[in-house]
Amino acid sequence: MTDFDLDTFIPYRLNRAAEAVSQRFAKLYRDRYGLTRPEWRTLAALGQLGRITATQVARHSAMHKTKVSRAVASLEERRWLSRETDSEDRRVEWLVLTRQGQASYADLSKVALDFQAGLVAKLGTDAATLNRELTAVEQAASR
Amino acid sequence: MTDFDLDTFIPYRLNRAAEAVSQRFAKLYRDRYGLTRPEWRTLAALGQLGRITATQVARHSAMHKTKVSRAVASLEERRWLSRETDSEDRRVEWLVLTRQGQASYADLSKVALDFQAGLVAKLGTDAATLNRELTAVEQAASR
DNA sequence: AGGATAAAGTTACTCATGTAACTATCAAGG
DNA sequence: CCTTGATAGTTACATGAGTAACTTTATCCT
Repeated sequence: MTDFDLDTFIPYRLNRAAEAVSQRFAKLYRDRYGLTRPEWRTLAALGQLGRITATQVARHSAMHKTKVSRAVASLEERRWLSRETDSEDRRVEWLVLTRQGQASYADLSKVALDFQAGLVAKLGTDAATLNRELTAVEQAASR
Repeated sequence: MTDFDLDTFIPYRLNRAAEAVSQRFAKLYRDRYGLTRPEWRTLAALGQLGRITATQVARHSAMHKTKVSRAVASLEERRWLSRETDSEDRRVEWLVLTRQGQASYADLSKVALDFQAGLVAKLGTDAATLNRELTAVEQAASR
């Protein structure tokens, strides 16, 4: 046949690795706060970038806008974030973490740091190389 | 706060890269045959490993067993695969590609090879390094 | 000014997915 | 035997997700 090899096929390998790692980490924020993946990602984007819009969250995290919309609604219900309509463009809503949201983010970002440290330790190689490659992959995939 | 940085956080980066690449490639087999992702992965595992069970497909691809079960049912309906109950252990069903399934796999594996080649070309670096790192990540995540 | 176009965000509809329960079968131990 | 526990695989139920349509607001062009 062909010499196609699934074990070195990049989409396949990336997915497997991403799934394995994400599930491991997801367990931490799920057990701790009952967060879903889109909720954690939205929280992280907000904690990281502060005062951004839902559209920006979607762009930055590569999540679908409906996913973001629902995650934002759910975080608002928890009172972890609040919205402020932009005064100049009233289509736009700025999202900001509440004190409670900030506290949860601070806690989870520590958990994330520990997780990353543990992963890198087991990895042997450092994370910088991997991140460079992933950036290259993303750029290659988007043109 | 903390020095947590989302842009170098491995789960986040892996997911973004995996999504970007998978969506690109998914378009190819979707447009060509209307396959879903679990269906393609199951086909690929079978074409690659030949005569395996659903459980083995799940293990190899890291897909949930219900996903595999449904993908197998759907590929069977297309007559791309058939089942043979094991004669010694009648819980086990061996899966084999039909002639038609083999033909589709042969076609798609060419598409996959082209895709991979295009990706690697744009990537600059070669794929072997990336694959080594992904293997390391998977192992690190699973213990 | 006014009509067309576009962007931000939400929601209805439909399909995909995971959890848990289920069937069927097997292996081991008393 | 036959009961207990485990495995392969499927399915019912509830939740999650994407597509497309919609609302609201802004911009562009004439």
